[in-house]
Amino acid sequence: MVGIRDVARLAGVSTATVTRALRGDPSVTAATKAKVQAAAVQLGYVPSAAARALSRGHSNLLGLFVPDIVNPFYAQVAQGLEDRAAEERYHCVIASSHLNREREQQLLTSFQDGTLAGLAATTVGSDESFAAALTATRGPLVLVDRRPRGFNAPLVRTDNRKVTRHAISRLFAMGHTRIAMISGPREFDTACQRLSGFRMAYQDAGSFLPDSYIRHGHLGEAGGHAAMRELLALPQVPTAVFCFNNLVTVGALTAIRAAGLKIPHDISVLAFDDMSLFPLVDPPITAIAQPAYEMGRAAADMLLRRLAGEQEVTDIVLPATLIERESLGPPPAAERITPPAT
Amino acid sequence: MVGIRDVARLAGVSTATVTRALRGDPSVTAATKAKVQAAAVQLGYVPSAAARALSRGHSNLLGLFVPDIVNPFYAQVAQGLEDRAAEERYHCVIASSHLNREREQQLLTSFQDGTLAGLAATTVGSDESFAAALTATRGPLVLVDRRPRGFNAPLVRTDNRKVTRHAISRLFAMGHTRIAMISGPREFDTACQRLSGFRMAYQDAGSFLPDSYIRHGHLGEAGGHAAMRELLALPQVPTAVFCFNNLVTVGALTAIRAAGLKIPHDISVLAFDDMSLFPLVDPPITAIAQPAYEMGRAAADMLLRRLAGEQEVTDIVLPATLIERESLGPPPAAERITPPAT
DNA sequence: TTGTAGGCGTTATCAG
DNA sequence: CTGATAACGCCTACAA
Repeated sequence: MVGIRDVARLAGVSTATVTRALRGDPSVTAATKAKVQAAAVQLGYVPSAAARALSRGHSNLLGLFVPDIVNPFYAQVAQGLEDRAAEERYHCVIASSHLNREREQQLLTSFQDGTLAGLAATTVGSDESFAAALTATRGPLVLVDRRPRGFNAPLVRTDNRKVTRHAISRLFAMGHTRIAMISGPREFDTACQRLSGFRMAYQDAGSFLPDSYIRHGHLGEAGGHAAMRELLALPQVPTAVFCFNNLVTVGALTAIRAAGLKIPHDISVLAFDDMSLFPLVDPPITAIAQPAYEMGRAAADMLLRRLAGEQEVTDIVLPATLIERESLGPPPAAERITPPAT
Repeated sequence: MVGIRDVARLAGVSTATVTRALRGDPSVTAATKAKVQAAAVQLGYVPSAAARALSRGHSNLLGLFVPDIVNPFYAQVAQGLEDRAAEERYHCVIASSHLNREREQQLLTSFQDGTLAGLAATTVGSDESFAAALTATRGPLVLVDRRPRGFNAPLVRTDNRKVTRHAISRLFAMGHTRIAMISGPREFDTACQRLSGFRMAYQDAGSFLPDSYIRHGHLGEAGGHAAMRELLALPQVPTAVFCFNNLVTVGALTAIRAAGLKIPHDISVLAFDDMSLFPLVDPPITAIAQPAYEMGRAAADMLLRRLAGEQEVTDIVLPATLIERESLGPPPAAERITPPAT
C-alpha cells in the first residue's frame, strides 16, 4: 500500500502539501504541484476512500433504494442518478428490496453507518418505524416517485393526476363509458393521484363510475393478472382498462390474452409507465411515459445541492407524456348501442 | 454522533469490550454482552463504516460493473449479486458505463481507492490499459458473462456454444437453410462462442454458410436494427435470424416490422437472452434464456469465497435454456421449393 | 474475561 | 506558500 507519506517523501514535501497539490488547491506553486503529481503517478498513489471518508466526515457514495431494480423504470432512475452523481465524482450504491418491506427495513438500518453521503429512495413500506429509520440516515434524503405518509423530505415526481386525467379523457372521447382501473396500494400517493385523475376524467365526461371498476392494491405482474381476471368476470365487462404501472400492465395483458380477447377490438389498454418493448407488443401499447432517467438525475441533483449546503431544496414535478400507440380503440360495437346499465 | 466510547461509558466497560460484545465474540460474558447491547440500542449506536473500513483494511461493499443497468439481463445479475451479498452483510455498488469505454475506464480507476472489497464486472473494453486498471483493483475480481482477452480472473458464464448449437439445429430441423446471425463485437468471447455454436449447427446440417449471413460487431437496439436492414437487403434474404442478445433482438424486430414482414411466416427470429415481455410480443419470441439472477449470485459467491481467503476459485458454467414460443416456424413456402442458389 | 494503547491513511488547523 | 500535528472512530495485539 503506497500512502500519502510515500508520495510526500518522494516529492520532498509534507503530506499536507500532497493533499493540497492533488486537490488542486490554488495556494500551491505550480512547481511543487508538478513535483507532487509526478511522484503520485510514479508511485501509483490512490488516496484511500476509507481514510478520506473518516477524516472528512462523509463518503462520496450516494445511495438509491428501489423496490425492484429489474423494473426498467427504476433501472432508468438509477442510470440518471448515477450519471449526475458521476459529474460530481460521487458513486452510487443501489439497493433493491424485491418489494419486501422487511428487507427494506434491514437495508435502511444497515446503511445508517455512514456508508452513504445521501440517499434517494422509493419505498414500499410507510409506517412510522420505517419513517424513523429513513430519517435516521446520516445524510440528506430525497424521495423519488412517491412520498410515504407523513414525510417531509423533498420529492421528485411527475404530475400523475393531470396526465392521467388527460389520457382517460381520450378514452371517453373515443366513446368508452366503462373504463376500469387497476390501481395500486391505497397508501401510495401515486395511486391516489392517478386514481384522482381517473375520477376527474369520469366527472368531466359526466359518467358514473361503479366501485367494481376500481381494483385497489394490486402490484406486480401477479397483481395485474389477478385484477384483470376479476374485471373480466364482472357482469358488465369494462371496455377499457387503465393500469397503475408497467408491471401491472404486463400481468393484465397476459390475462386478456388468456381470455382470448383482442386488444383494442374487445378491450382497450392504457399503461402507466412505458417499456422499451411496448412498441412491439401485440398490439403496441399506449402508455403514459414518466421521464425516469431525468427523475434520477433530478434526485441526484437535489442530493448534491443539499450536500453542498443548500437548505431550501423543494419538490420537483416533471411532466409525463402520453405515448399513443395502438392499444386504444373505440369500444366494441355492441357496447356503443347498449349504454351501461343503471 | 454517538461513538463506541459513549457506549463503553454507559455500559461501564472498555471500548474493546464493546467491539467484542457487538461482534458476538464468544469470549464475552452473557451478562456484559447484554449490558453492552442495551447501552448500544439505548444510544442508537451504529458503528461508522468508514472507521471500520479503515481499521480493518477493507470495506463491506461489493462492486458490480455492467455496461448497462437498464438492460434487464444486467439488472437481474445485479439483483442476484445483491441478494447473495446481503446474506453475508455486504452491500453492492452498481456502476453502469452506458456502453461507453471511456466511462468504464474512469469508473474502474476511480474505484481503486479501496471503496470496494471486491468487484464483479462485465466489461466492454478489452485493451491492455484496461486490463491493467482492472487488475489494479485492491480486492478480488470476478468476471461475469465474458472474459476480456488475456485475463485470468475467474468467470461465471453459460454454455453459449452448446445451447446455440442446439437451438440453431431446431431451425434446420424445421427446414431452414438460410439462417443468418447478427453477432456481437469480435472481441467478445461470448460472440465467438455463440458464433461457434452457430457454425457447428451449420456443419451438423451440412449446409453452406455465406459470409454475408453473419453480421459482426452489432450491439444495442441501433446495432440490431442496422444489421437487420442489411440482412433484408441481401439478394437472398435469410429465412431466419439469430440475434446475439436481447437488445439486438429488439432492434431486429423493429426493422422486420418496418419492412412489413411477418414473423414467423416470412422470417423466423431467435433471441439470445430472454425478456419479460417477449411472451407478449407479436408473435411471442423464442429465446435462449440465461440464468442471469443465478449468475449474479454465483459471482457474489465467488467474491465472498475469495474474500474469505479461499484461493482456488474457478470458472462456473451455468446452463442456458431454450424457451420455445412462436417466433420460429418453417421457412416460407417459396423457399422450400427453391433451395439456396449456388 | 476485560482493559490499555497504538495505529489505520487522510484531512484540516494552526503556525511559520 | 508550506510543514507539523491533532483528530476522525474503530479494531486488535498485548497485557492484566
